[in-house]
Amino acid sequence: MTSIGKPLRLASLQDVACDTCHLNTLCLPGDLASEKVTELKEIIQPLARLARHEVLYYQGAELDNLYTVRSGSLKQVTTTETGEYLVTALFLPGELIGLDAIADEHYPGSVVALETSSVCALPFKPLEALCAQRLELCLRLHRSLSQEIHNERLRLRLLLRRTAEGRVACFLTALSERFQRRGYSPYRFHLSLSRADLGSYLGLTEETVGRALMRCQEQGLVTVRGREIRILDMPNLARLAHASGRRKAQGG
Amino acid sequence: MTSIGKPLRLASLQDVACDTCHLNTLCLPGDLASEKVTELKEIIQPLARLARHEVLYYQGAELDNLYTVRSGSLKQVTTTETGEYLVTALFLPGELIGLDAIADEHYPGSVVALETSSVCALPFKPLEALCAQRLELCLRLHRSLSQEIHNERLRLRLLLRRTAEGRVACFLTALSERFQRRGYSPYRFHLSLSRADLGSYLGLTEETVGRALMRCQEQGLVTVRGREIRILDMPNLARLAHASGRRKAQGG
DNA sequence: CGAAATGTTGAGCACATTCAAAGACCGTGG
DNA sequence: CCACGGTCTTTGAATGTGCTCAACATTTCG
Repeated sequence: MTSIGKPLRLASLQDVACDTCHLNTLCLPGDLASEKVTELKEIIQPLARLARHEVLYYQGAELDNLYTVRSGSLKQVTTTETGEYLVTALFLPGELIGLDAIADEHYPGSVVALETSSVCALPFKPLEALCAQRLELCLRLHRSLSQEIHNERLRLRLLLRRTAEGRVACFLTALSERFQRRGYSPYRFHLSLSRADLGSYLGLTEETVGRALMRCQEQGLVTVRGREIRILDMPNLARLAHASGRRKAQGG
Repeated sequence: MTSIGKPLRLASLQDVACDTCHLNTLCLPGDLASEKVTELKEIIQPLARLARHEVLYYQGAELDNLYTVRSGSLKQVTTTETGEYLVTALFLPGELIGLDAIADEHYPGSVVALETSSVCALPFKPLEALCAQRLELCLRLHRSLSQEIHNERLRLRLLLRRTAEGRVACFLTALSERFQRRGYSPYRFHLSLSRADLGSYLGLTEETVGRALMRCQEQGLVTVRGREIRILDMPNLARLAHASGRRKAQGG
C-alpha cells in the first residue's frame, strides 16, 4: 500500500549553483545565456533535502513554488472527490514539479519523495514577474508546459489501448529513456515506485503489474529482481511497448 | 471509420469582435480589461470557417497559429510512429487549439472539423511578443496551459481504471458540463464524434462504446438516438462516472 | 435510388480483476 | 546475529469484462 508521509521539514539547505549543475540543460535555465541565468539564480531558493516518504507539499495547498528535482525522485498523488487515490505523476531529476498548479493556484496533488531527494524551489510570483522582463524565460516556461500537455495526452491515450504487458513495457522504455537523457544507465535502474504505485500510475492492480513484469522476464526482455530492473532486449521491449494495443493499427 | 479530410481552404473571412463575443470569458481575453483586449485584437486574424471534415492543420506542420473555437467542434487526431491512429482531443467553443504544439513548434496532431465550425487564429509569434509586454496575457496563457495539463492527467488516469460503462459516463458528464459552461443545454446535446472516434478517444472499440451507451439507456440514465443524447438522470450518471473504477477506493 | 459510411447485435475467447494466502524483504530491537 | 513485525511481492483459481470477427441494420449522401 502506498502512503503519504509526514510534513516536510526543510533541512540541510545548500547554495544553488545552476551554472555548475549538470542538469541545467534539462532544467528551466535550459539553453539560456549564462547572464540570464544569473537573474534566475537570484530567485531560486536553496536546495531542500527530503527523506523517503517526506512530503514536499499537500494537495490543496496554495501554490507558492515550482520545484525542480535535483536528485532522487518523487511521486504526485491525487485524491479525487470520490476518495479515489491516484498516482498522477513521477518526477525525475531535471523535471519541473507544480506546473499543473498554476491554473487555479493550488496544488492538485500531494508530492512525496520516493527516496532521499533534493529539489530547488522556484518562488512562483517572482518567477512570473521575471517572465515579464525576460521573454526567453517566458517562452521556456511555455515550452515546458506545452511539452507536458503533449506528453500526457499521447502517453495516456496510448496506455488506454494497451494490455497490462504493453503498459508495463511502455513504462519501462519511457523510464529508460528518461534515465538515459539524465546520464544514468538506460539498461539498469531502480524502480522507485512500488508495485501498487505502479499499478495506480498505469491503471492496473498490483498483482497484474507483477505478473506483467514476470511475463516480460520470461520472454527474456528484462530481469526483474524486486525493484531492480535490467533491460536485456531493448529492441523487443520497445516493440512490445509500441506494437499497438490489441487491435491492428488503423489508417487515417 | 474516422477520416481526415481535405486541406483547409480559408473561406468567408469575417471581422473579429472579442468584446462582443459571448465566449470571451472562456477564451484567452478572459477577464482582461478591455483596453488590453484591444491589443490582443490587433493580432487576431479574421474568422476562418470550416466545413465538416475540413482540416485546420496537419500533424507535423510548423506551428504558426493557436486557434480558439468560435462555433462548432473539432477533433485532434495523432498518428504515432507505429501507425496507430488516436483521437487525442475534442475542442468546443471557447477552447484553445494548439497548446500542445508550443513545445517543439510543430503540431503534434491533425485537427479536423467535426461539423461546420469557425475559429479565430492567434498568430503565435506576435502573441508571444505581446506576452513580453503584457504580463497579464502571459499569466493567462500560463493558466490555460497548466489547466490543460491538470485536466489531461486526472481525466485520463481516471479513465484508465474504469470499465467501458464508467468511461462513457465520464465522457458524457464531462461533456455535459462543458456544454453548460458554454451556455448550451447540459441535458440534451449532439455527439459530434462517431462511435469509432469516441472509442479511440476513450480507449475502447466502437462496438463496446455502443453497448455501453445502450446499457446506460437501459438503466434509464440517458436516451440515445444515434448521436442525439438526452440525459435523464444526471445524479446517477454522475455516480456511475465517479463511483470509482472497479475496485474500492483506497485511503492515502 | 443505390453506395458507402455508420451503427447494432451475437458468440467465443483472451485477459485483467478479485479474493485469499503464502512467500520474500526490510529495518528494529533483543 | 537472529527473531520479529511490518510492508511489499508473488502465486493460484474463479469470475467478469472487453475484444474480435462477422453478419446485419440503419443512416447519410451523391
